[in-house]
Amino acid sequence: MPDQSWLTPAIRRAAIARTLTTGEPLFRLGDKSAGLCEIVSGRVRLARVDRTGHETVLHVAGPGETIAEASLFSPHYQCDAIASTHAVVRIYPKAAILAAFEADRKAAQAFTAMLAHQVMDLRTRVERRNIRSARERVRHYFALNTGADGRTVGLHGTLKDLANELGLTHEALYRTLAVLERSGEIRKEEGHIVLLRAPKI
Amino acid sequence: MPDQSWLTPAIRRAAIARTLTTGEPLFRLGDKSAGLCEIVSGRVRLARVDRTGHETVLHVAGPGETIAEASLFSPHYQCDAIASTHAVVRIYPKAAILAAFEADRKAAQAFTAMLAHQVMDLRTRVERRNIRSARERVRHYFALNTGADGRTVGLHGTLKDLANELGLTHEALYRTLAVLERSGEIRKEEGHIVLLRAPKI
DNA sequence: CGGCGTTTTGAGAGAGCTCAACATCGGTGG
DNA sequence: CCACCGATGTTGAGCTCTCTCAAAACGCCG
Repeated sequence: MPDQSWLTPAIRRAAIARTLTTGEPLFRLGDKSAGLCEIVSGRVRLARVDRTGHETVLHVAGPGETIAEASLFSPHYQCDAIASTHAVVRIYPKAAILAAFEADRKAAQAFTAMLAHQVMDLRTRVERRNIRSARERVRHYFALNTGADGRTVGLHGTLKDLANELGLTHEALYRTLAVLERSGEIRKEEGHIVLLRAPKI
Repeated sequence: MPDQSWLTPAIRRAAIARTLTTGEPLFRLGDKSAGLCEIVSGRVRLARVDRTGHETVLHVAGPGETIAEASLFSPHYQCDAIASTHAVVRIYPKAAILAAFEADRKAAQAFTAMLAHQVMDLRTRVERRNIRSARERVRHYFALNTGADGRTVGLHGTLKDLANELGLTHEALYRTLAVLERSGEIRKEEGHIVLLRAPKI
C-alpha cells in the first residue's frame, strides 16, 4: 500500500537479502549504519537496552514495513534490531540510496513524501488510541478507512490483526462488531464491512 | 526539541503569520495547498468529515508542531485544519520551501531526516499504547526519556500533559507515580523525575 | 479425518475511568 | 495586602468496561 516510487531500479539492484533466525540481531545500537531495511517476512523488533539490562521495545515491524530510515542520515544505528521470529529482510545499502537520490530528484522527493504520509498515518493511529471506548475506536477506524464509495471498509488480514491494530483484544473487537451489526450500523460481508447508517451517537 | 535545521533563513523570511479564532478553518480538504504550517500557540485539529456530516479527528496539533508536511508534494490539502482554540500559526509557503530545498541539498536532507525521526518517535508512541498497564506504560516512557545520565527524566509541561501523552487520565498518572515513589523506584523533584532502581518486574 | 488458527460466546475480576472533594499555587484586581 | 479565581496537583470511592480465562463452533489444509 505505501508508495514505493522512491525505490528506484538502481536501489533495488543493490539490495541485499538476509535471513534471520529467531533472536538473531540484524544490527545493534552504535553499529555503523549499513542502510535501511525492508521486512519481507517474519517480525523484527526495534529496542533499546538500559544500563540495568532491561529491553524496551520501540516498535515491532512486520512484512512490508521499512525500518531504520533515520540511519540514512546518521553514521550509526540508534537502537537494536532483533528478529522476533524467523525472518527475511532486504537491506538497501545507504550508499546506493543516497547516490540514487542525488541523481534522481524525483526519487528523493518521493521518499520524503512517503515519510510525510507515514507521519500523518501514525499521528492518526495515536489519535485513535486516545479514544477509550472500543465502539468509538472501531468507528474512528471505519470512518477513515472507507473505499471510494465512502461506505465499504476492506479487511486486509484477519480480524485478530485488526484487533491488534486497534489496540483491542480480539474478543472485544468481535463483541463490538456484533453489537454494531445487531444495531444495524454495519454489515459484515466476505472480506469487507459495509457501513449502513450513521451511528446514533 | 525537533531538529529545525531544514528551516533555512530564506524559508523563515517567507513565513506568513496568521491568527485564528476558535473554530476558524486554516484550510479545507481539497483547497490548493499553500504550504506547511507551524503552530505557534493554541491548538489546531486536523479532521475529515464524512458524507453524514460527522467529523473524525486525525490529529490535534499544539505549539511547536508542524502540520501538512505532505501537502508539499500534493496540489491539494488532504483534510481540514480547524482551530480548536484561539491560535497563532506560521505558514511556510510551498514555493519558498521547495526552492530552498532545490538550492540547498543539506536543508532538504535535514527535512527528510526530521521526518524519519518523527516516524520512529510516533511508532514508539503507538508501541507504548499497546501496553495496557498504567505502571508499565509509565516505565516505558521513563526508560526511553532519560537524560544523558540514564537516570533523570525531564518533565516539560505539566503532569496533565504527560498523562495525555501517555493516554492516561491525570488521576491514574498521579496514583501510578505515587505508587512508584512509595516503592522507592523513582523520586519526584522539581521539574524532573529520578529513576532510583530497576523495577522489581 | 484430525489438527490448527480464527471466530464466537460466556462468566468473572480487575484496572482504570468517572465523579467528587480538597489542597496548592500563581496571577489579578480591588 | 488580601480576596478571589482558575488551573494544577492529590486523594477517595464506586462503577463500568475491557481484559482474562475458558470453551466451543467453524473453516481450511494436509
